[in-house]
Amino acid sequence: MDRTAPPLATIAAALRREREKAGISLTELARRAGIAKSTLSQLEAGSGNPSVETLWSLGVALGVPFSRLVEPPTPAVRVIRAGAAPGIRSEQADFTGILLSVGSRRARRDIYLVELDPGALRKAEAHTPGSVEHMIVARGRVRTGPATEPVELRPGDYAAFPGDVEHLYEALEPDTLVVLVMEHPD
Amino acid sequence: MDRTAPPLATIAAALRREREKAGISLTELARRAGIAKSTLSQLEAGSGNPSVETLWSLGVALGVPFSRLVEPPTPAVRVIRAGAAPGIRSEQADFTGILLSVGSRRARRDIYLVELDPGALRKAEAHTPGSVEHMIVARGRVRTGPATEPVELRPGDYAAFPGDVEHLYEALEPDTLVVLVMEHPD
DNA sequence: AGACCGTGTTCGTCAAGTCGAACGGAACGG
DNA sequence: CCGTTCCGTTCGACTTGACGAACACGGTCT
Repeated sequence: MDRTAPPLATIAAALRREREKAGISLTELARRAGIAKSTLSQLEAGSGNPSVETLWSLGVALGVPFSRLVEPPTPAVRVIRAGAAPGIRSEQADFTGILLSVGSRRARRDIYLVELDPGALRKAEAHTPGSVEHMIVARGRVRTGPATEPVELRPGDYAAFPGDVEHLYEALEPDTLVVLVMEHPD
Repeated sequence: MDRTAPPLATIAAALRREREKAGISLTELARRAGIAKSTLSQLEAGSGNPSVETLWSLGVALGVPFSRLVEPPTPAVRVIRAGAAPGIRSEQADFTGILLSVGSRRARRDIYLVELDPGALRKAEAHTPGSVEHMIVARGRVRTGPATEPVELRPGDYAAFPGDVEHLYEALEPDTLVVLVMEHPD
């Protein structure tokens, strides 16, 4: 977050942006938020400095978290862009680990913890088009991937594969544990 | 973030909390923020509804992100133990696993695989405001979480905690392997 | 034309937030 | 004991944000 920037202009921009994104008029938003439309007009014009109560009710009416209205649309501070390829080591913030996959703002990533046992071959139908699955093996061994070309993974191994085609999970050892991140497009 | 709660009392509490945490007096904070100490006194007393400018300058003077003053204190660490499967099992697409965390279209989630060894206590500075870290232990044992209240995790355990405060990773066993999902806000 | 909707703007008025000063307490030292 | 220096609170005066009405503009239907 910006430490110095006066949020006056930011708020004005954010309000207009979020409102148009929601596709409602200034009048309508003012009505929903329970504030005078004149007030809202001045705020969007930048001649503001609203009270917290006022801004809060606007946030509620817009259905956006409060902070989205006061913080600038995060400037990309992340420096790891270039090497988005798997297996790149990140030096960011004295943290060293293997960057397996860089997420996108457009996607939704849900985190699952899955226990598998041998014999239970799981065939999954195609999910939403554009969805991607990421699997990291914690314990045991699994055979997974698209039905056409499965791969075998051991602890610590990582695999990403399209989720919009038929794919499978199969444990090769008892008590196999995997972390599965499901990525859905917007 | 709370969708309904009027942040009046929250702000009062947050101000006092952060100020005492910084170890400065009300008078001193008012001076640094460039506001009248009477104003600050009233705010901490709960009889407030400050303008954004006022609250912002307080945030700057305190050296805390703005959102920390309006949002209820981050619910510390959320831990899901290996055995104790919590509520949500996903039925989606004939896939049954434990849904640890649901992603948002607003956030970006990067996936890391991290190997740790004992002795290497890693202290991470605060990242982008609003960032959240998700950790699942694959092998070994780790102590992690906010620096103020770390938790100990065993294989299969899951923990989510704010990444915008100082936090730590410490392996308690050799050859510890964890999956780390870093979530950045928009 | 006219009479409606809707949009977002600019006014004057009133309430409320902010300010500075004065206040009561507590701790310290001459 | 009294002066000093902090602490945080309460008071009145001033500034300012929020309100509602009136305003100008742009469609659309009669």
